[in-house]
Amino acid sequence: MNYWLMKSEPTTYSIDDLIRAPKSTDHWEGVRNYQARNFMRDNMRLGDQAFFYHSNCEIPGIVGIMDIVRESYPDFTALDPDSKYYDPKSTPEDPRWFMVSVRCLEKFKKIIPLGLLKKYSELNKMILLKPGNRLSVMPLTSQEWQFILTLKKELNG
DNA sequence: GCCAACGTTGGC
DNA sequence: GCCAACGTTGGC
Repeated sequence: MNYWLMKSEPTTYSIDDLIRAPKSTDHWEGVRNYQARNFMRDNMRLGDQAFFYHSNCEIPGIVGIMDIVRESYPDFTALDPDSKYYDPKSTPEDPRWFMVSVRCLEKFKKIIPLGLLKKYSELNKMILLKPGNRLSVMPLTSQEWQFILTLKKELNG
């Protein structure tokens, strides 16, 4: 199994939005970065787990856990001229952008703030913590994943 | 293919 | 709101 971290701005789409969706399941739309796309398209597999990360907000951090319930398929918002994610260079015959479907497995009682993640040398190789990093979909090692789960237990009891 | 200008991300 | 770090665009 692979482990991931996926960012979303809560004002755009929060973990509560995902929980409100039918079966707490939704498509992950709007990724418009090639590296992030390639991770989703080429490496994300059914059953992989991912942290839901809230970015660009008052307290950025990890807010819950998802799993991948559908592997990559074309991001239809890229084909919709009315979507803010519209990309005229993407066509049905040759889709440029891809999405996966995710399901919320757990929402943490307390967020794991970015500022806390930064305090542990065990995590200092995480892409998330690299200076200047802006990647919105990134892999985690199983060690990083497990370490963050123990942090979560300490925080949430 | 180079690179300056511009747009975006996202922490603070 | 500021700004650093990137990614993309487009002229040449």
